Amino acid sequence: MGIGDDDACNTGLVLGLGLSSPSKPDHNQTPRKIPLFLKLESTSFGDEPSLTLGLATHKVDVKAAVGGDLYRQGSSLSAVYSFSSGKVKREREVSSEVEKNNNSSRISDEDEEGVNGRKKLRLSKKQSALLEESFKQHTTLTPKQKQALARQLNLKPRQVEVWFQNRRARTKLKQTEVDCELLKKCCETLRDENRRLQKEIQELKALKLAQPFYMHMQGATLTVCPSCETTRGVGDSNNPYSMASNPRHFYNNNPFSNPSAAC
DNA sequence: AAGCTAATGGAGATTACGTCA
DNA sequence: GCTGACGTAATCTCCATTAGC
Repeated sequence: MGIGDDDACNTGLVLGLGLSSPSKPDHNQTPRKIPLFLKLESTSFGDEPSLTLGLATHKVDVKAAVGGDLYRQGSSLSAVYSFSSGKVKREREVSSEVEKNNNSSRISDEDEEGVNGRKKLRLSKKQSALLEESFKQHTTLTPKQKQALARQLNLKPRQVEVWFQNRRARTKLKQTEVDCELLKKCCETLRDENRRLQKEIQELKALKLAQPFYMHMQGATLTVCPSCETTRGVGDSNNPYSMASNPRHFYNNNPFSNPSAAC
């Protein structure tokens, strides 16, 4: 979130900088690309909290007279919330990392990036390989693992974290595509099965038309499978029209030809 | 121009901590 | 002093999206 965003504006808190962006005076960048950060540091009990305003590598310490009951005031609360969002956190993380790893060439690149806008990092093959290897072992990282990996790769922990996030997203996307393909195949199989069954129905209907009297009698001798209660035509040995008289006609594929054993 | 992917911002969940009754 | 409820801030992950290469 940039200082000029609506959230900040709505708080009634006006923050004026007595300097224009030193390296990009006239660039129409979105506010979030200007690496400002505002940090409210808690201090020892009784002291005034320290409000630190940072611009790229430059820090301006402002002793803010923040009342102790700030958090209980409704209107101020929104201001507190707006400044406690992730951006502030990330900038703090970055700044602490800068302090910790100021020997890193990438960090100085990052500072430059902050001034000149978003510059996309390209991971080296070695870095990618190591990240992949690590991802194979565990798809999520503990903070310690993240720190260690970041040190090993000469990256910021946030960059490692982001890489893992994106990697997980790619994995998920791939899995979704695989699932989609599986469902397509499954759908195709069911469609084939449906076609086959429809065809079978047509054949049975044709057979019924060919032998109307026979089928009429069959309807009169319908019975129910005792196990699954499926209705089937069952031959009656006492019935002169029973299908049992010529079982090949209907029972070739009929699981209920022997009802007791069918289910 | 399109695809890949690093980076960003928002939302939700969880945790830690302080305050109050 | 202890405890539970509550509010707030910090942190994390996921997700959708943006944007650089």
